[in-house]
Parts: sequence; structure tokens; C-alpha cells
Amino acid sequence: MSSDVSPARPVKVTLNDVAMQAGVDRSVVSRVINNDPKLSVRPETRQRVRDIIEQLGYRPNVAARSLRTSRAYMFGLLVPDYANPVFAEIIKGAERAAGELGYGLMTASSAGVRLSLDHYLTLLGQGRVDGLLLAGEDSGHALAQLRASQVPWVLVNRTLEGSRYVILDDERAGRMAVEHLISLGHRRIAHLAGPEQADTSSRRRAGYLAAMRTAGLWVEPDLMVHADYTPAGGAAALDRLLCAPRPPTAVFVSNVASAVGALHAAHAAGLCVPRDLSLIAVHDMPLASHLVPGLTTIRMPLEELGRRALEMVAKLGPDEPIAEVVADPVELVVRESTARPMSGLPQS
Amino acid sequence: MSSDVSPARPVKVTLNDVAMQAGVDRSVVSRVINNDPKLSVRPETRQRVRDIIEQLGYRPNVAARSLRTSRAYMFGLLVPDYANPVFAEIIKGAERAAGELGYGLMTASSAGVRLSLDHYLTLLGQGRVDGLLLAGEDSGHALAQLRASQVPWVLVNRTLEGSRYVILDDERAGRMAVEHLISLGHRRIAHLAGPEQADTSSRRRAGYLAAMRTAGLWVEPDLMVHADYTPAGGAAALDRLLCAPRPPTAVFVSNVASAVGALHAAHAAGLCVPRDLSLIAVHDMPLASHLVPGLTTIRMPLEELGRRALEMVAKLGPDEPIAEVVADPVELVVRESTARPMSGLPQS
DNA sequence: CTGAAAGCGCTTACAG
DNA sequence: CTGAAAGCGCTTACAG
Repeated sequence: MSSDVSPARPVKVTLNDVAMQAGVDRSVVSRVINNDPKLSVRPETRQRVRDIIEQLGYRPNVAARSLRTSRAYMFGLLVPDYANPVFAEIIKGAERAAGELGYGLMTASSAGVRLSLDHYLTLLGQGRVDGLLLAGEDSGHALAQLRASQVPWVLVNRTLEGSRYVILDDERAGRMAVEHLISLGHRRIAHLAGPEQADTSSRRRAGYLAAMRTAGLWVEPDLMVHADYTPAGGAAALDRLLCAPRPPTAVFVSNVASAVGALHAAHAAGLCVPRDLSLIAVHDMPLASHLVPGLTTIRMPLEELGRRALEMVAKLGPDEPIAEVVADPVELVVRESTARPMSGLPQS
Repeated sequence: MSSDVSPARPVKVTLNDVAMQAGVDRSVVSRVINNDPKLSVRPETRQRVRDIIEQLGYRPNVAARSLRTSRAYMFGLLVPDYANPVFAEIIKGAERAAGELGYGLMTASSAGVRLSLDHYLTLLGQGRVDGLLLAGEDSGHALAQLRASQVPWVLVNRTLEGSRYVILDDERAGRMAVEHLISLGHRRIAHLAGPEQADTSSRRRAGYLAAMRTAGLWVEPDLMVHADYTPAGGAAALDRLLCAPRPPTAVFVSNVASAVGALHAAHAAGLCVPRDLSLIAVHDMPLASHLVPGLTTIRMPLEELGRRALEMVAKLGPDEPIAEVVADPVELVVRESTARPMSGLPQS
């Protein structure tokens, strides 16, 4: 009865087709597919079912399964922009973690469609995802909707009152960067910070201030400027720093994208990095080693950030708090953009 | 009857809940939501339904809807790697196009999970997406599966026998790059090509050869080298070019990532770009303007590529052929990395 | 060891 | 103008 298989595949193969071909009930096929431990079935029957599935190219209809089980087997991740390599690493970690749990990850960007979180939630509807990771950008109002909904969600790389977030140890990154500059002999160390509202930026700034204080160094107000996390913003901000009455000998840049612009601006101003100015930035990207000079950076565990966020959302219900700082190491990667200050004396 | 709304929202709001609250049948609510033109209903009823939906925060269950309509209202896009900015632009275009059609786009990477297309299709199951865009990388064997399946799909930025692809005019890009170098007076023009199997690379190389031939310039074999599309590969390949008996005065680099490495290698070899060597590459990225010197590039309509691919897949059935070269303009973006050759005479 | 049955939440042709 | 009913393709507690 299983030998008269028609070679022309039906347009759509369902559980029923498999069951009929195999001469068993749909429920048996379902249990075989899902490895139901409660199912006791003769090994040859199980194998026959598997063969037929393979033969017919059957793949379960996820809509039907989701409807039945109330699970989508899918997580969602909203990023502001794919072009930012920081997010590329976060996505990678989240994807891996989802894969290991047998789930998929669907990523969308708010940049593509000028997609508000509101809009995104509507598009998602109910039952499309079992959890949501929100990376970057504001989404203030729509969070209320999220709270009311039944999907667990988490902020990635930023905090908000309400404590549903996973972040990195940005303060430590700031301290390490500045300690590196101090150890080289720098004393006039500027900070090219990120956007005022960005809390990654304020945490890194806190690290900067802490390290300066610890070393007994005074931070002049005009040695701290803000920029957005873009090359253009970084370039403009560096120009401002160079206008200070007594310009810095080193700059701790809050973000690698800004640093690309800052490096460019330094060159344009006729400075030689690192001879005239040392530069160090947060986030180690493949690009950093190919700039001229190679950029000294602080490597953050971004992939682990994505992974942890996904795992939290997968594990925790919609009402349980999530407030985690990823514990993986933050590392200093020394390249050519930092050196002893030209006229600088060794410290003390 | 609609005034005794309980303030505590049910855990899960369904069509039924809305219908009961509004005092109408489920089918009416469904039609209101979907703007069924066949539905004639009193305006006040329609409004009441809308109010209740808003009030209860009802969002349709996509699994149920998909099961019923056999449509997922979602497209899928598989990229090899988010870290490559080329894909960021393609994704953006595809997302926008999907949004305009009222669809979502779910993006996944093969890098994250070491995800084969096979594996990806299994994860997708049936009914998760209404069409699939495949960007980059091989997927040879699994395409057979795709052909057998009912989802329309398309290759993005590469061809394959079987003609389901949308690509850019890479040959034109190659010609433009070389013509620019020739117009500056270069005659010994090398080509730092991409991977041998990459067909973007072979099309760009064809453009290089065509432009050289048209100008009556001879291409010495050791002025053409292959590299992968990475900075490290580009650096190694440039080193090889510099070893030629008579090194080139200009290099057309097949890809911007390789060019970053090539620029680095040129500096490391003690060459000054563009004085000693001119460099031009395909793909204009924000980064290109912030390298030192700013990189002269050929801007390709990558966003449009993503958009067209999505539109094709949305429009065409699984059996209709897709073979399109995006018609949008390919542009030369002149920056500082190209100049007249130092010892070069003006042409002829 | 295997099957029958209910039901997840929708949409839509049809009846009134 | 509105409602009743069937059914999309699964899973799972239950009966035998």
C-alpha cells in the first residue's frame, strides 16, 4: 500500500497525506515528528513515517502548529539600523542562541520603514513571535503597549525605568580606555562622548570621570564634548576639541563610528596620530585594524549581549524583571593610534 | 450593553471578545478589520467595532489568519552576514518595499547559525513566508528543494542557471572605474578582483577588460589578482600586485572591503595614495569618505536591488522566471584616492 | 500500540 | 444589513 506512491508531488503536502501514505493516523505522524516520549510505536512504523515525510518533502505548517500550541517558535529583534556594525554582532549572538533553542529569529529595522514600535507591533499582530528584543533607539510610548501585551520583551544595550534590560559594562570600558591613556603618560585627556540621551554614552562617561578622578586628574569642561554615534558627528566634535585653549594630547571616543570621523578630522587638521594626538574608542570592529593608523579600541562582548538578551526573553515570562549586566570580559586592544604624548613626561 | 466593559483586560483578546463587546457577529468584526468592500454596515456599527478594538487592544492572531488564508504576509531574506554593509543597504530596500505592500520582512543570516539553506527551510516550515530572497553565498543543492516548494524565491546579486535572479550592472561599474583611471592618464591599470566563483566579480572583471580593450591597453596577466571580499584578502592581494616587475600606477578594486585592506597595505608598503598609486573600488559606503585618503568609488543602487528583488518575488508566482538587471544609475564618486600618475604623460 | 475527536482563531461563501 | 457554518492543518488528552 505504500508502493503506489505517485511521483508527482501534491501541491501542498499535509500531515494527512503523510498519514495516509504511511497507513497510520495523523496523530501518530504528529507524535513522530515531535518526538513525543509518550508515543510507543513499532520502530519500523516510525521509520516508515520518517521515510514518507522525506519522500513527500513534507514540512509542517507553522501557522497551524502555532495556532494549536500558542507558540510561534520565533523571536523578534528590532534594530535601528543594519549599517551599524555594532548591531551586526548583537544579531549574530541572538541568532545563535535562538538556533540552539530550536527557535528562529526574525530581525527588522526601524530605519527601513521609518517603523515605529507601534507600527511594528501591529505588523507582528498576535502570535508571530514568542519574545521581542529591542535594540537601540527610543520607543517610549509603545512600551506601554508591550507591557500590556503577553509577549516577553527586553531592551538590549540600554536601560529604562521598569528594569527589563540587558546591557554591557560600559563604565568599565570607559575606565579601561582612560587608564590606558594615563599609563602612557597622558594627562590632558578629552572625552568625545555620545548623544546626551544615550545611556551607553553616560555610562562610558562615568567610567571616564571615575578614572580621571582616581588618577587625580582635573577634567576641564571644554575637554568634554558630545556627538552622535556617526563619523560626521565625530569629526565635528573633534574639531571643537582642537579649538580648546589648551587642546588635549589624547581623546577617549565613546564609539568606533565617531572615532572614524575623529581620525579623519585629526588628519585634516594636520595632526599626526598618534604623534600629536592619541585616540582610543569603544567597540572593536574588523574595520578598526584597517584604518591608518590602526585604531586602539576597547572590545565589548556584543555577541554575548545578543545571546544573553535572547536567553532571558526565552526563559522569563512577560512579568518577570530582567536587569542584567553581561559579565564577559571587556578587553583593551592596543594598535597604533595610542602612544606616549610627544612632550609628555612619564607620569609623576 | 457596551458600557459594562471590565477594565481588566482578558489575557488574550480574540475576535470573539470584540464581537461580543460590540454586540455583532465575529464575521462583521473580521470584515471591518479587513475593510471588506462587500460588507455594508451602518457607520455607527463600524465605528463601535473600531472603538472596541482600540479599547481592548485587540490584535489579530496571525497564525489563525495565515492558516485560513494561506498567506503569511511576510517575506524572508537570507543574507550571509550582517556585518557586510553591502547587505545593510539591500535589506533596507527590501524592507521598505515589503512595508509598502503591507508585508513584513524577516531577515536571517547564514553566518549566525552556520545555517544552511536546508536548515533554514526546515526552520521556516510551510507557511511562514510568502516568498524568499537569497542574497549571496552558495546554496546550490538546496535550491532543488526550493524549486519543489511552493514559495516564490529569487537570488539577489548573483545569477545561476535557472534564471531566478535580480542583479546590478556590474560590468558597467567595472567599465566606469577603469575609464575614470584612463581619463586621468593611467595606462598600467591593475585589477584586484573578487573570488573566482563570485559572479559579481566576473562581471566587474569583464567591465575592466572591456574598458582596457576599448582604450587599446594591454592587460598583463600579473596585473590581475583575485582576493576574497575582505580587508585582509585585499591587503594580501595588493602586496602581490606590488611585486610585479613593473607595478601598476592604479588599481581597480572589485569591492570596497578589499579596498580598505588594499589601502592599508599600500601605506604599509610606504606608498602614498594617490601620489604613488591610485585606488578606486566598487560600492560607495559612508565609510569610504572617512578613510584617509577618501576613497574614490562606484556607487551601486543596492537599496534598489533589494527593493526590486522583493517586488519581483511578491508579484511573480513560484514558476515564473525572474531575470532582471536593475536599471538605476551606477555613479562615479570621485574623492582623493585617484589622481594623475606621477610620471604619467597625458594620454597619447 | 493506535485512532477518534475536539479545538486553536480566524475568513468567506452563503443564507436570510 | 447581519449571522451561522465550515474549515484551514495541526496537537493532545483521552479512549480503547
